[in-house]
Amino acid sequence: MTDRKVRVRFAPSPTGPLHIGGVRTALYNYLFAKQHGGDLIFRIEDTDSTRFVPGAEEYIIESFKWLGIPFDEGVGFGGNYGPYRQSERKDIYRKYVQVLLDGGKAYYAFDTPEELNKKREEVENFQYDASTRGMMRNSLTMPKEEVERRIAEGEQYVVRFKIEPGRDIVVDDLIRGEVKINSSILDDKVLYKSADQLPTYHLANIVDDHLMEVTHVIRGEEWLPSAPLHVLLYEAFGWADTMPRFAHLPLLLKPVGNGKLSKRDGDKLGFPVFPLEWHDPKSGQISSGYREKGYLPEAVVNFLALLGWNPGNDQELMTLDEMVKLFDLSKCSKNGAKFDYVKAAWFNHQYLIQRPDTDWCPAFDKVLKENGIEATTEQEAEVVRMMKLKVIEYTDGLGNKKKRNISFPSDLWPLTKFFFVAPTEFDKEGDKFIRKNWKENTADELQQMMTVLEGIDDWSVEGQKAIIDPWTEETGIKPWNAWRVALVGTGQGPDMYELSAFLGKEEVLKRMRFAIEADPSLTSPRGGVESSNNEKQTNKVSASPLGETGEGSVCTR
RNA sequence: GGCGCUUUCGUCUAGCGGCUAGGACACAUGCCUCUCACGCAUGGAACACGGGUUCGAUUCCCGUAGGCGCUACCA
Repeated sequence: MTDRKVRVRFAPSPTGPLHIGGVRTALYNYLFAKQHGGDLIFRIEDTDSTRFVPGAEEYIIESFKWLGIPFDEGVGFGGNYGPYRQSERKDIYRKYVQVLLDGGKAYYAFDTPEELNKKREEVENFQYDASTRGMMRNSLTMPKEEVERRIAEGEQYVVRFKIEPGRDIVVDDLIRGEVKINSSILDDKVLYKSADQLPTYHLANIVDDHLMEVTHVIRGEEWLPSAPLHVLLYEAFGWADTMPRFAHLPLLLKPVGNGKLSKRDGDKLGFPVFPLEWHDPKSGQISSGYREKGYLPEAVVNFLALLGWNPGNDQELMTLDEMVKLFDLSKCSKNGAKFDYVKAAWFNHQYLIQRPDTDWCPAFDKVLKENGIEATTEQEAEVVRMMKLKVIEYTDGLGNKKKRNISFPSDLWPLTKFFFVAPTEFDKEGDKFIRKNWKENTADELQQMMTVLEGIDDWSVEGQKAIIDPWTEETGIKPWNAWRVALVGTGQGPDMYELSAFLGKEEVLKRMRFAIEADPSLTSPRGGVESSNNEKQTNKVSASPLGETGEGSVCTR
């Protein structure tokens, strides 16, 4: 058993988009397989015909493609153990169901779902098992001829696994150690349904894992309770000696409150629970995806890997290849992990800032477009292009090799919009920087500064400096912070000379004029407290944009 | 209800009988500075509870409590 080639599988059912928890399960399977030079199989478990969702299979495949987790074989990847779609393996399952039937390990049952429901209502904690099967309508209680007659007449039936009570079954779990449960609490699970001629999960799973020579089953903790059943099935088939090793992963829990992570939590708290955006074919509902939200696949993979596993040291940032080397099932934690989407964003930040500037441009284009910055002429396009490069340089810290606090490309806009759009309002009440730096005489000082600026011909950083620096010394006016308010609208942005040189003389003067005219107090309580205007309503002024500098317009120079 | 798994800072976690219980995210403060950010420094913050075992328990065992899962002709 130990000398077999490692083979693991990820086997989702195509009932909808791939949950992020499923992604982690697949990732761990991948890491384990690669570390041991083994194969990762992609199998589709579509044995529940009623829950099939069109497009789900393609979605799952595309998700892993984006995430960069490759499969070695399976649906869409080829391989010698196919078909890999369970709905295409009906004949195989029927054959093995018969083996169990012939060996007396399973039996036919004719009880209808309605009858069973009724029974469950009548008898508290009713369970179809050794204690009750003698009272039900099945091949153990009927004469052989009747069973054959019913089947021949086309009556619907199921095949149930005959579980012998009173036996302790031990599952040796790679993460949890030995888990022992008594067979008496297990019910006679349905293995096969005549209605759609398909097996249930349990039978199909065991048969496939055996036939596909799977050596390790790494799956979510929700399967732990049925693991003993699976052990029993391997025994019933006589496959106990090649039974895979089991590892049951802890679940992903919702960030706040109790319970496991669900789609709802994502919608409510504003983070995706699916790798890709998903358009539900039935309801038409759209669920957000990590890709569309601006996450990098490496970041998602890295973050997910650490949710329930760690390399045993303090290292947090690592590539897939590094993880392959470091991964260890015995270092997986046993308890569920709350999904911390704030930290997910931090991981994205880490990977985002490593990307070269050229990678930023397409993302930036999208952000600009979303915010109405679109060039309509050749000339404008050239201007936008230049601005973009400048802004990217700025986000890089203007040569300081420092990176801005950007977790997603969309964060670029609030951080850099002032490059493209003049401020149209000043939130004095809510902005400490404005309150601190815009005083009663500020407008007057800026007015003075403007007259000096108007006389400058060389608008380069050096050119401005040569005039303004002496002027500040002479007058004692320190204009920078107020100047910043006028040009940016708040306490943000690069060095003022840099910014001013970039915006150009015309635009700078225009923005200053706008702020000065909006002034008396830059519009709020502080200037005239006694003139008890309604503070809450006057603190936020959006004076009409002066002529050309309308909101959203590209500033051309 | 039954069965199983689980329990270290707010969160993810390190720890595998003796530690000032470590790191990361988040938060706070300081430094830097014409602002923000970055960076650096500092700080607050945890062994669920009760019994054992032991010279000694965060660590091992048993309970209790909390959390999670399963309990379908779903996976």
